[in-house]
Amino acid sequence: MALQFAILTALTERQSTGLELARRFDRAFGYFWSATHQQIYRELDRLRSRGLVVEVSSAEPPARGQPKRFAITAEGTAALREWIAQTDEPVQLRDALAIRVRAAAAVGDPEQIRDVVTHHLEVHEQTYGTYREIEARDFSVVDTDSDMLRYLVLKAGVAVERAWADWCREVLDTLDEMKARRTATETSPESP
Amino acid sequence: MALQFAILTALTERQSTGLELARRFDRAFGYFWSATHQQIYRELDRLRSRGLVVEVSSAEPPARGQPKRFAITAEGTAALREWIAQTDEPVQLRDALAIRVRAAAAVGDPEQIRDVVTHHLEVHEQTYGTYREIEARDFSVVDTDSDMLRYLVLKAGVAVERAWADWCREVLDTLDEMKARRTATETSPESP
DNA sequence: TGTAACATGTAATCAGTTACATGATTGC
DNA sequence: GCAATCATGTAACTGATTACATGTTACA
Repeated sequence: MALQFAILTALTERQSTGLELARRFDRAFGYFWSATHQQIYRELDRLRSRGLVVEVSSAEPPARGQPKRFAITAEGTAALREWIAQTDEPVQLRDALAIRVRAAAAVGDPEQIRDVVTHHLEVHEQTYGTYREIEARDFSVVDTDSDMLRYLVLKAGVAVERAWADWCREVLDTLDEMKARRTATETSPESP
Repeated sequence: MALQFAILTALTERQSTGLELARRFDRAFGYFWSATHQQIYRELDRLRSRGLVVEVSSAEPPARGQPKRFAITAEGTAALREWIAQTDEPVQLRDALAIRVRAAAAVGDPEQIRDVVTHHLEVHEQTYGTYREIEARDFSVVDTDSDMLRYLVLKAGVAVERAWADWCREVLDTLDEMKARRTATETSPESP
């Protein structure tokens, strides 16, 4: 649903080929939407058939293997403006790591989740660091409205990554605590 | 991919009918996974055909309109244990609200997002409040390992809702600031 | 007897993922 | 000529959503 408008937004900022869009979705756009090149090509084709984007390549016939450059049309901008003002419901959180933690609670085997939580912590810290670098490089000066809004989007990514990293750390600390308690009970089993 | 294990976890905690599961996914399980009853019935059917759950209803023939109660089997518990220990990659953030903000930046029409951001703020504050109530009611005493882990899962929900609510507020504050600046420029257009 | 609430299920559709296919350009 | 890279595209599959269908139970 939202991918088409993510593409229209990206094309508003700069006209691009499909692969360039895919790369932009792997970088800057990645902190709020991700998409593979297959999805993007399919979506670009749909958007073109609806007249919301046009191919702006030179007069040569479009061929496979040759880059096709797309730009947003007036109709595309109108559709994007209309969509922006619509209200929707926040998507429900859906996170497999939380299921693993709850499942570990249910089957009583906490240590099994240590590796996956550690891995998630690393990834979130890494992504957090990347966003911080982008912040320092691109948003040390923020004066226009547009800059402020784009900075806010980055800040959402920063906050989410920070929250998950902190949570992973809390899980690992809790696992340590539980392990220490088990060891204590084993060495001195004369508990009440 | 993870829904089947969410169901196995729910059935480990308590055997349930399909509709009971759907209701549990709307409440407690909802803070890390959501699923409709259609999804759950289909998944239960698959799990049963793989021998990971069994129907525990009385000897009567299973009929439409009659509740079917399911329980996890030993094979189901083994499959769940195996899955818990697997590592995976964190899912990419995918949030339409962030696209709306970035799109508003691109087309230069910030006020258009005020309503949708206000609505998201309300929903996130509401959900945050609900989680806090669950916290006070069910986790005022946390002593077993299982309790600690289940509490951690709730805390993830609390942290995410808090982060999004704070972010929505920051967006609204920024919109106010931008609006005030525009008004100032209009009344005194002799800017540098 | 009708209607609301409970309960299970089917079908169609859509978005996203994965694997693979095809062609153009560049540099060795 | 061939390997690497850039670039566009097709096909199959899976998970999630939406709309609809069907039957049971309680009760006014």
